[in-house]
Amino acid sequence: MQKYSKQTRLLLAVDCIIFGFDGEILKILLIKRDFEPEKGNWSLMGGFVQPNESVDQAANRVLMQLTNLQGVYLEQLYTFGSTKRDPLERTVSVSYFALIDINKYETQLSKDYHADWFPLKRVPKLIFDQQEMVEAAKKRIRYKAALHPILFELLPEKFTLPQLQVLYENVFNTSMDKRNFSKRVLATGLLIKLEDKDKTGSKRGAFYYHLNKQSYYIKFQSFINIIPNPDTLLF
Amino acid sequence: MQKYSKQTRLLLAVDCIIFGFDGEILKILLIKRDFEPEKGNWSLMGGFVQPNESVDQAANRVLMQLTNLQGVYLEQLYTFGSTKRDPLERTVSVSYFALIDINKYETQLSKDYHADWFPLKRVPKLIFDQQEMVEAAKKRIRYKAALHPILFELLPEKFTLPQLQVLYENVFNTSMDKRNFSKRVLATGLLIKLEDKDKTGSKRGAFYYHLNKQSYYIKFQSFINIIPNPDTLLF
DNA sequence: ATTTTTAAGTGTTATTTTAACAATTAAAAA
DNA sequence: TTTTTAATTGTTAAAATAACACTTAAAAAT
Repeated sequence: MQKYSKQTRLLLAVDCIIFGFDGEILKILLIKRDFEPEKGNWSLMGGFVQPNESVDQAANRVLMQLTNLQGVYLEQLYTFGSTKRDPLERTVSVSYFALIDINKYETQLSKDYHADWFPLKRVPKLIFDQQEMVEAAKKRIRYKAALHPILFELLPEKFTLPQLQVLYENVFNTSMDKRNFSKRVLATGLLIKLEDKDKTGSKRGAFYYHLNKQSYYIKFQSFINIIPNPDTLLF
Repeated sequence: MQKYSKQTRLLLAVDCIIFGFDGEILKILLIKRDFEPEKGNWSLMGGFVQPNESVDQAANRVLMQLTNLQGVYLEQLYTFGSTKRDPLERTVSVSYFALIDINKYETQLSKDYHADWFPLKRVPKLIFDQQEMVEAAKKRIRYKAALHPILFELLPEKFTLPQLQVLYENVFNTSMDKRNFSKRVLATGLLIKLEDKDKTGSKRGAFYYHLNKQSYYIKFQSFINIIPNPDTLLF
């Protein structure tokens, strides 16, 4: 089925930067590459785009292979297309980033893929130009999270305000005033307070909240101001 | 040079959404496609990625072919990868958007490529999924312009505040108070007032300004608030 | 039983930012 | 000299933001 007969065809890959939050710090999921070149080295989860699937489907497939999770937040990040990025053969890669609830991730899968979670500040050396991909993903997640409520995708169904604040502080590498933070967050109208508490973090316990899915979908595209001074923090 | 021997290779293309501003409205530059399929129909300027060039280089090449302009603002937009987007053969396309000073565009080139400028509100039917690309570009340019001073790329070296305001009003499809607009714009510190005036628009004439390149590069990544209520306007 | 400890939860205020609003002026044309 | 037209400029009320500290719930320690 080659109709544009004089054109050269290339390999096309997808790579996923998979973020998770363990309650303390933001991490990404890496695997040990199981084929040459760079076999045995740390790598993003990726794969080649197949003839019968869209690029988005390829990203979803690859994400699914490693996490076995449905309905994960997955967004196209950037297409990396320099000629020498894969030394073996010219390959263009479309990168995606995913935000998953780390609690839903089954540890068994890590064994199958020799995968592991790495704190963003201690990412090992990665193959090819994947370091650049991770940097782009970090930048994008900040950018997006400054404007849209995507970070909830990293939390379990039920979460507390202190947990949410730690997440924001982590992503923006800053510390925030808890009074102002709670006002901003609650002012979005995205949260519903539950009656039970999380007692693991303190004696008093912190009330659980969950997302108001309705408001979430409606307001997702609106700019949400949870971050103070976003311009000073973003770059 | 096929080393990942079992993988399928695909055609990879780039497509450029080229924006220009004529002082009144925002336009995009389209060409009449000169090969099959869809020969003779309106299309974005595009081309296949060649083996010896990066994807970015391909986009630049294609942009250069049509505009003969150097140093144009060009940014990767999104990669379109559905399986059936090109009916003749599976082709993934990386879209880019460019912002050019329409005055620098030589009309002669339009003849060579049977190209023409179309107001954004009167874009003709486009081939394949290019309508989607244009929509994505419109969305992105708004998003980006709400936060970063990219719209200056559409203006000539010297421009007046009323011209700039018309451009912003056009991009955001709104009208703004000129007192507040000028305050916001001048508060960015990006503009330098010149001594001469543009007399074409009014009897009194409006002072020319030009970009302070230093501040521009420094502040480019900062959030710039020129748009009032960006959240209500963006989507 | 009482006290201590620890993190959760909550309000006020000064400052800054934003948005709404109209009169004056420069310069050509009449 | 007057008229016309668009450019230029400032004030103020309202809203948003950022800075700041005490009270409370509940377990742990005494």
